[in-house]
Amino acid sequence: MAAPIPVNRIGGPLEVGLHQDGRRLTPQRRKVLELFERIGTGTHLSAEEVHHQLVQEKSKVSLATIYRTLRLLVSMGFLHELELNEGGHRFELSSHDHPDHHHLVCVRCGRTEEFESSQVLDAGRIAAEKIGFQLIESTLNVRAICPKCQ
Amino acid sequence: MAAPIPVNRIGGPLEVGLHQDGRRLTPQRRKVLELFERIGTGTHLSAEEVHHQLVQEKSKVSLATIYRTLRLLVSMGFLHELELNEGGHRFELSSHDHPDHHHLVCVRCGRTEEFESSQVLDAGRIAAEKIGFQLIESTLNVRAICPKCQ
DNA sequence: GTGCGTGCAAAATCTTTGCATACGC
DNA sequence: GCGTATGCAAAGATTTTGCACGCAC
Repeated sequence: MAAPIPVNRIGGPLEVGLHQDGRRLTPQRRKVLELFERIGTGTHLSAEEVHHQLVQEKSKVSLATIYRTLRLLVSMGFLHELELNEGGHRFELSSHDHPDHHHLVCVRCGRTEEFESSQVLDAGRIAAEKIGFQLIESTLNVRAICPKCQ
Repeated sequence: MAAPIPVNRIGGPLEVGLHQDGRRLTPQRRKVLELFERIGTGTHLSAEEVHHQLVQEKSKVSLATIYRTLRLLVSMGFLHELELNEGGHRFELSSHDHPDHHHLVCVRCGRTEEFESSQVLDAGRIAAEKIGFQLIESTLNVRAICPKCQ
């Protein structure tokens, strides 16, 4: 597997988007963005974890702002909101290289792996078209047991 | 589409399961089961809704018991826990006729449609096998916009 | 009779919001 | 300077839990 490819670098579309429609790029928002870009696609953080992480780095952000920022970034399409089996919502950086990736979750230990599948994509698209829905995105959650936990 | 097929009827495996391991079949649990069987697979209720429904039918159940019962039935595999975009968790009856069905959700109005796809099932199974995971189930969530909301 | 299940209320989580202040633009 | 974003604390929403009592078996 190749090294993770950084996407949506600060200075890129993310920053541009945060300057549209009267929005402002504040230090807090920048810190949240930087965190997600640093850890890359494929890591799933809760609001609480994002906050904890930033506080640990001496960044001054309130939890309320984290919630507001996460919601904003999701609505702008820069983050994905996941609902796996980890209790509560989690967020990850959107990636244009991996638009619709899916999750394998071990129901015992919570270990999470990602994969892609054009078959899944097609199946979702076909199902949507069949009843006149306009597809936005599709995510497959596979509940399973990992080798260690078997 | 054929008329909905009742599954897991009271008196069937559900009742049997509730008598295993020292578990008891109480009126409250029976009421929750009956409700889910009456509405059939494909309706998604929140804990609050289950409670409200039962209270309306003059059944005496507390919300705490609903939560405990839902969690029990999920752990026994008789209910599925869903996390769509409706805010909060929802539950539906498991069906052996439709083991892995998927959801199309309109992100505007919340309208939800179900569908099945052997392609999706296969894709999940293959992805799991590839890294040594033992598949339990897979569910595809498709976010889309329904005809009315377009 | 034993011990699991329930109801109740309190607590624990998780998330949102009102308001005064701070600051990006 | 204008108006958005933030921090704080309080409120809301959702889910869990401790404890005494009730009831399924």
